[in-house]
Amino acid sequence: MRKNTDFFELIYDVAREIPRGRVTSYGAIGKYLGSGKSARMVGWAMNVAHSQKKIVPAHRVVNRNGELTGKHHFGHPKLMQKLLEKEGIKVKNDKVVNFEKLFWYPDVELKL
DNA sequence: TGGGTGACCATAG
DNA sequence: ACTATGGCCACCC
Repeated sequence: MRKNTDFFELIYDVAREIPRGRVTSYGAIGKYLGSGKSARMVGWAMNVAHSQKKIVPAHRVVNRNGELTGKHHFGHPKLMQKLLEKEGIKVKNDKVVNFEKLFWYPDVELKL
């Protein structure tokens, strides 16, 4: 059961469910949460999460094109790519390789 | 109350 | 590849 008090928690919860070596998109999470949440909120929540020092694998969340748009928010631009490669995800030119294969669909895998 | 912002998305040119 | 526009919606002045 999830609280509705903070929609951040919903986003964090979904993000934490992303399996190691898989990625998803802001839009997918937003769509999964549905009910009026948009992709911008997800990215914004990630920013807040980082500020709050919440344990959220934000490096597994990229935009719909598989680009590491949020890499500048990890303290160092190369950190995000490094974390991904550490999990076996290949990154080329700031984009996830085999993005479609590695894509993790919250609404399919989680399926509340 | 209203304007600005944003780790997005879609479409258009 | 690029900018521009509209939509999205919570947050912060």
